[in-house]
Amino acid sequence: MSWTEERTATLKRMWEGGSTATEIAKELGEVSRNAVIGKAHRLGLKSRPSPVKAADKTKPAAPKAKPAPKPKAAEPAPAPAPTPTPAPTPAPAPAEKPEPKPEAAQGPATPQGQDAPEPEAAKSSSPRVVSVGPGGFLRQGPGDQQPPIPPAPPRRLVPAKPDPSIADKTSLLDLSDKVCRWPMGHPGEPDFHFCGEAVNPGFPYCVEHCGRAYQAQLPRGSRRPPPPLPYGGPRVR
DNA sequence: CCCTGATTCGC
DNA sequence: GCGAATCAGG
Repeated sequence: MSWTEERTATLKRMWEGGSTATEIAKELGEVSRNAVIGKAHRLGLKSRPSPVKAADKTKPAAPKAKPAPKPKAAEPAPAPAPTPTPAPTPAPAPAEKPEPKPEAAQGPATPQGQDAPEPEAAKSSSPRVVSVGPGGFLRQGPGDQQPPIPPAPPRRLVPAKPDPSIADKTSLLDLSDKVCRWPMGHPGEPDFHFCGEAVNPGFPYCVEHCGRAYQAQLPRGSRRPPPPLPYGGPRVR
């Protein structure tokens, strides 16, 4: 299996989403954990808390010299150079842009049948829309809320053949601003579809999935690292 | 032992 | 470019 655009995208998404290399490898399938890590490095997206990165501890001089772990079969003469340890270059952290994807999958709009387009349900006179979800989720109206990390930017998914098994499910084409866009299952699988429940007013998801998509900001120290992402983490169904 | 990511190096 | 083998910390 080669690294297609899709697989690379998934890798990148999951890696940045906090999934471990093992999880990513399992998700992609037919690749090893090492392959995922290797690919991730080649893509330039490394870093992330690694167990083998904490090299310094309050100790200014750490005599770490282990750049020759490859004895191989032939081991000629050892390097006579005492290696005077060159200047430690302070690696400047490159500012990363997390790739803003304002791509809102607004359907071609169904002219007739549906009610007139209502861009802003709450204008100036509207009282405050308060949406409450599980997990202490409580937000103000859509106006004073900046969307957190987009949990699942729907990729371009083209159902090659309309699978009868998802005939009654919410497909990509069935998405509107009235139904929950939470993806169910994994892209590429025959039964991949979307939640389709009535949305929590002002949100792209239903109440239940809002609770998953928008985690309440917990006080420092009690934060959960990986918010449950839709298709990205381990399979949940 | 298990897990993790990092790195190397032959292909 | 790819990934198994290896290293190394938790």
